Amino acid sequence: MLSNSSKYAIKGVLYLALNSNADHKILVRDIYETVHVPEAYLAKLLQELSRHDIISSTRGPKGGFYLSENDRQHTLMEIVKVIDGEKRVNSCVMGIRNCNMDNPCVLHKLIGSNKSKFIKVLENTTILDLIEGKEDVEEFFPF
Amino acid sequence: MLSNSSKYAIKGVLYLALNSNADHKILVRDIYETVHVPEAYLAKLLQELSRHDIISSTRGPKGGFYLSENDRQHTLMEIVKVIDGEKRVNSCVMGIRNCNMDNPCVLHKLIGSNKSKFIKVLENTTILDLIEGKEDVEEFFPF
DNA sequence: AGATTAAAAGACATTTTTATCCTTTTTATG
DNA sequence: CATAAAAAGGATAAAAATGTCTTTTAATCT
Ligand code: FES
Ligand code: FES
Repeated sequence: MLSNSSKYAIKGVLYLALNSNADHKILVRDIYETVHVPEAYLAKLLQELSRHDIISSTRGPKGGFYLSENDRQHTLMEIVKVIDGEKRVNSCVMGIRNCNMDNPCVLHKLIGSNKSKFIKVLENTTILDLIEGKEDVEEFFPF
Repeated sequence: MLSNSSKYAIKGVLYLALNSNADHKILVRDIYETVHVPEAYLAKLLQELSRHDIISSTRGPKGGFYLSENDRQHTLMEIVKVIDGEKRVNSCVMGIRNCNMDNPCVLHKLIGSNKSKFIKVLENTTILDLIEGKEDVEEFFPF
């Protein structure tokens, strides 16, 4: 349903949400161990997100990645779509085509409804939603 | 969550459930088009399931794949486990490790419960459950 | 028994996903 | 303006998933 890359990306963004802001940018070098993602690979993912304006970054000395206040309003789905593309999340449990509510497959009644909920969560949950009131950073990054 | 291979396998088994029995075995050649799965690839998957006694097969003339009465009692999860292995279905949305209910990640509250339901459906639904009362074969195999 | 048929098994090919490395560009700052 | 720090980009590699093809084994029929 979600690729490893998407999970990695979400973890990276979550770390930024917890630890960065426009005045305190962060290097990939300082993230990757905590979130358990290979350094260069995480860099690639964050760059991709930055290019799509999901997160922010600046180059040069004192540069790094960070989340602006605005960035925190992005949903998990936006991250997933950038990394995995639209198709992956929407694909029907039975076919390879998109899940079609009008012409549901046999499994849709059993499983599709859960899947729809899953998708709705991704669509409705913002970065901010996830971190608010949370201080214990460790719980965010299980291995 | 489910690999294409697992989806393919489920579709193949479903076709067998609808069209075969111990006295009427079926060739992969006669399944793959309806089910929209490459012939050789489907053969491989069914062989794997047969080896694990999820479905039945006999070689030689008049041979083919089929479902015994007993085979129909197998659950979707058993199919998925043979094809994808245990890890894939259980993996945590955040980590790569298994979803751990005792030490849930931040997303578990939001998503994990849906996932658990999804898994329960796979575990509790047998082949027989899926086909009983269903005559319209086409609805089983969306593209 | 021998020929034929059909699945099992395994070798091979392609594609996608995941991961690393190295160079180039940008930019803050001394 | 030179330098150093950092993201961005490109090229490549390794691994896993997906898909195809050929050979082997075994059942059945004549
Ligand atoms: S149509 Fe198959 S899961 Fe929705
Ligand atoms: S612990 Fe992460 S989804 Fe359950």
